[in-house]
Amino acid sequence: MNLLNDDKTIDMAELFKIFGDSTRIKIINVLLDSELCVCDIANKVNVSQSAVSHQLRILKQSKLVKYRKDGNCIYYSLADDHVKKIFMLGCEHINE
Amino acid sequence: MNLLNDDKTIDMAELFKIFGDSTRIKIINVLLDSELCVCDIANKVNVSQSAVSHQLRILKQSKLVKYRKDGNCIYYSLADDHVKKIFMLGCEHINE
DNA sequence: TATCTATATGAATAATTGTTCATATATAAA
DNA sequence: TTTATATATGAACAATTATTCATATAGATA
Repeated sequence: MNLLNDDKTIDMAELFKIFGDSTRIKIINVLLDSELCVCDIANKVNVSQSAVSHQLRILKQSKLVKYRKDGNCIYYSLADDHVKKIFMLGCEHINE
Repeated sequence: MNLLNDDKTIDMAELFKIFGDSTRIKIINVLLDSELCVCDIANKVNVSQSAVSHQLRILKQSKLVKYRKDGNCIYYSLADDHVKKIFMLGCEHINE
């Protein structure tokens, strides 16, 4: 069983790297239930607007979150069920 | 749903951080089937013995791999099924 | 005991990355 | 059109981290 060529190895590492930051984990956590706008996220995770925005960009670029505009606000949500699954599996692991 | 207090947030990030490196991903990949000794791992993943050893220490410390001694050699293997599951889920995700 | 092989590890270096601060952009409201 | 609010972004800095090189340790064999 050899599941990974060189490209996929890097893709895998990049994917998990995204999950490997406290701020991003917090953001994903608060997005588990419902979409939220940037300032709501910033308030909930207790991080500056700028820092949240930077991290959302990273999450967006790696397609872990999606967003929609509504007037002045931009609402972010998890991109798909896979993101939740990976999060949940990690959650299970640390609670063992 | 708020699954994470501050400690668990950090634990989650730390867990995924371990998966977030190409060398460690390669090591986990070659350990999917069977245990291997350090120099076999080094050969298979094409990284120096020293680098592999450093990474194995990190994997060991975070309890993602276990090991047993046999004479001169030390055989490493994945710690439990969770490690494989997380790896597989990541694999699924990047192959979407 | 002396030597060889397998593994571990400390220090140094280079590279990556997260936050802050200042500011830009864009939409809404007055 | 002017002002206020929400979001994005570039530069700078500090911190973290992966590799290399040299070397240490420990078990096996001669």
